[in-house]
Order: sequence, then C-alpha cells, then structure tokens
Amino acid sequence: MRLSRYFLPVLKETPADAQIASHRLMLRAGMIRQQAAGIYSWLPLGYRVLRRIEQIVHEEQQRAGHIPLLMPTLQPADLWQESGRYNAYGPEMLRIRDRHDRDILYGPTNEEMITDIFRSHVSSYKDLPLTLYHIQWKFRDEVRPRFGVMRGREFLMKDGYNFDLTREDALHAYNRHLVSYLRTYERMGLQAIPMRAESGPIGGDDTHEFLVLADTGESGVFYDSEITDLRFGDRDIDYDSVEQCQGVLEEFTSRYARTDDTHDEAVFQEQVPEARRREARGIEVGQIFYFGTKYSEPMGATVATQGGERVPVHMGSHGIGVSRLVGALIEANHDENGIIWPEGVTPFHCGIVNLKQGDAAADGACEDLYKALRAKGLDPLYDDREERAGAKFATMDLIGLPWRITVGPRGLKNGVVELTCRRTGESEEMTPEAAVARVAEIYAGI
RNA sequence: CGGGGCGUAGCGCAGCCUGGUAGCGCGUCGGUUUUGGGUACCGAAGGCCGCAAGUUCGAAUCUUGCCGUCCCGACCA
Repeated sequence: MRLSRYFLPVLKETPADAQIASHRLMLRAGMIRQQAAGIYSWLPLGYRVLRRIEQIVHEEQQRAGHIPLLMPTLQPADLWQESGRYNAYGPEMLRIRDRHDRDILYGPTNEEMITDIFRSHVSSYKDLPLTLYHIQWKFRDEVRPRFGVMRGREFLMKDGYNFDLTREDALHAYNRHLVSYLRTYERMGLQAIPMRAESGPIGGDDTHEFLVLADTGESGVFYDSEITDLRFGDRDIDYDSVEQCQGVLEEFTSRYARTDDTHDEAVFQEQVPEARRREARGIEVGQIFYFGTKYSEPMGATVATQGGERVPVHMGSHGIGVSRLVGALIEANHDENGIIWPEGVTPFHCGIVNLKQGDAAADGACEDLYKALRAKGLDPLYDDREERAGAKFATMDLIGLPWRITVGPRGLKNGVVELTCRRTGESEEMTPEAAVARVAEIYAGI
C-alpha cells in the first residue's frame, strides 16, 4: 500500500478522553474512531489488525477440528426465556422491540441459539463429538465502558460450543480448547496465562481465564513465577489425543495462577515458595467453560445413545475476545513513540520510508523495493508522501510496523538502504536486495 | 447505579467568575522555504460556543431541565 493513497488519519495530539496507552495509541494511529460510549468504527489500519487476529483464531480453531458457522447478532427473546436467562441477565443485555412488538435482543453470547440449532438438527450420539464456533459482534450494555476497545459495549468475539455424549468427552473438549488457545495467543506474540476463575453468569463447573500480564489489566492476578517460563512452542499436538491434551493442561495449570476472584492467600503461600510468588495485573483475553447439561437439559438438547435412551448432551463454551485483543496486544507491546506490533498480527509487514520524495534515485529504489517485497508475498506500507523525514519516521514509529526500510540518496550512493527493527531500534545497512531477502526470511516462519 | 468533571473549529485548549464584535496552538488548503527524527515564514478556509426553555436591551458567559461524554467506586469479557 502506498501511504499517499491510503486512509491513515494519525493524530499528533492525544485525545483527552483516552486514558490508557492502547486507547491513546489506537486513536493517534488512526485505527479507530469512537462513535458512542464503548462503540467504535474500525478505520483501515485497525481493521487490518482486527482481521489478522480473526484469521489466526479461525485457523487455530479449525486446526483443532472446530467448525465455523455464523449466527445473527439479533436474537429472539423467547430462546432466552426458555433457558431462564432472559430475566437473569439484567440490564447488561440490550433489549429491543421490533415493529410487531416482539421482544428481541442484541446477543451478549450465543448458548441459547447454538443449543437451538443443535437440538433441531442433531439427535444421535453418532453425530458427536461436535464443536461449532463463530466470530461475531456482541453487545453488552456495560454501565461504564472504558479503555477503548478493551472494554467496549460492542465487541467482536469468537465463541465456540462443544457438544459431547459424556462428561469425559466434554472434559476432553475443554482440554482441547485450552491447548488450542495457548497456541492461538502464542501465534499473536502474546503470553496468555490460563488461570482458575469464577464462572460468572455463563455458569459452570470448571473454568479457566486466559490473562495477559499488563499493568493496566482489570484483574488482579496471583501466580507462581515459573509459569511465565512456559512456552507452547511449535509442538505438534494431536487434538484428538486425550492424553496429549490432558498433558498440556496439566503442564500449564498445575502451578498456582488465579485471579483475585478465586485467589486464596493460604493456598498461595502453601504451594508457592515466597521467592516465586507474584502479584500483578492482567487483561482477560479468553475464557473456557465446561457446564455440563445446564442448557441442554432445560432446552431439550438430547441425543439417542447406542442403547436408544435419550440423554442431554454435555456442553461447554469458549470465548476469545477478538477486538479486545487488539488493545491487549498494544498494552503488551508499545513504547513512548508508539505501538510495536508482533510480526504475527502487524497490519503491514514492513514500512518503506523514502527520505527524499522526488529524488529520482530514491523514488526508483523505493518502487523497486515495494515491488520486490510484494513479489515475495509481503504487504509493505510505502510512505511516499511529500513529508519531511522526521514526520515519516514519527508516523512509522507510531503505527508500529515491526520493520522499516529507510531509503535515501545518501545511502544509495553507497548502494545501501537501512533496515531497522522497531522493537530494538537496531538498524543495519545492506543492499536493497539483501533487505528484501531478510524481511522475507523473518516472515517465512510466521 | 452512587460520587465528581467536562461539552467552544478536525484535535488540544483559553474565554465563563465580573453578560456587550468568538480566540490561541496543532492539523487542513494555497504559496515560499526546507529536506537523514514531527523545518520556518506568509496567506486562507473552517464555529447554531451540546440541545431546549428562562432571566436580560443584549447570553459562549447567569438560572433550570435534558442529552452526550470522561474519571473514581460498585459491576463486567
């Protein structure tokens, strides 16, 4: 993309309403525009990041064998009356009345609807196990939205639902989700720690939240410092293997790690040596639940067993806060100059800064770089504006592309351009061809 | 939902107390200049001063109500 033809409304000054780094930077980098309290438009740059995160979630869900579908944002109230949650949910649920005076609602979650879909099409144990998911906008009418997209009212979320014949099968689904979530977050360049959590209004017997450590997190967390050394890495997991999934779960959840909701100081002190006890704050970016027959029983989601008996299915639900992750990623990856995107989610793979627009050598070298990078399947952002070098650098730093190729007449005289890493600030001079090769190599494994 | 702010140009703000021609900086547009970390100068455009009612000869300014929005707390992914 050529910046002169793109839409990137960056702000020099910080909007007064933004309090935390991610919100401030998303506004300044022209990623979002607030339309109402907790409701945002996603401008092109922000939309690119959102879509990349969404894409990673899709890929990892399907790798784990889960099946995508798409349910509507608006739901009829009667499904919720059936489950008993229409009255239980409270004012957080946005309730609307249509022209025929029918009660509908903007879905805060989809357990009822997915259960309805399941019960009308599945009736045999032979169709199990089944895990369906979608990535869809939700609405929760928070009393006090804040922190930009981290706690908006409208938010994009992946929510998935597993249907299993037995409790054991459902617990495997739970474990499988935990494993796939670890892998999902790691691909985004995030460490998200599974922590034992309260079940909240979704309800359930077993639940873990995934938290990204950040000072601006909404939850207090307590954990064994050894847990931050764990890496999922690129291990090859058979998602159908009960043992393998169970093993990963044990590895990642055996050490003490809890949010303040479930924190038990006595247990913490007993299980964790003092030197390894950590107290910090975290941003919740996902949660997994096992809730058994909580919805299948009242809503009649049953299947016939081998013996012909009809039994309610065992279910769980699992969420990843896709839009919230954009904010969480920035909270975990920024400095005083702006955002620093991990390679896995960056809106553009690298930036090209032309220090002297209009200089034949510089313009030509930039065009060549631009084409060469694209030929490698990369997506560069070429700053071809008639701006001073300082302004271009400041913009690049702000929007946080992990790599920058700087091209100027001075370097070109020696046949070199400069490749700079946004995170470390280190830069190296090399030929344009070498820079293209290096950037391509960096992204080859991502 | 309790407590406290704030709504004036795209953004950041002053003016309000003490009523009388709506301002500044950034950005934008035109020009000159400059060109390796937000360059300098000249010029220009851009406002129902959140909305409504009231007081007044006269309201951005005072009063009342409403709306929006932000912060702290409670709540929440």
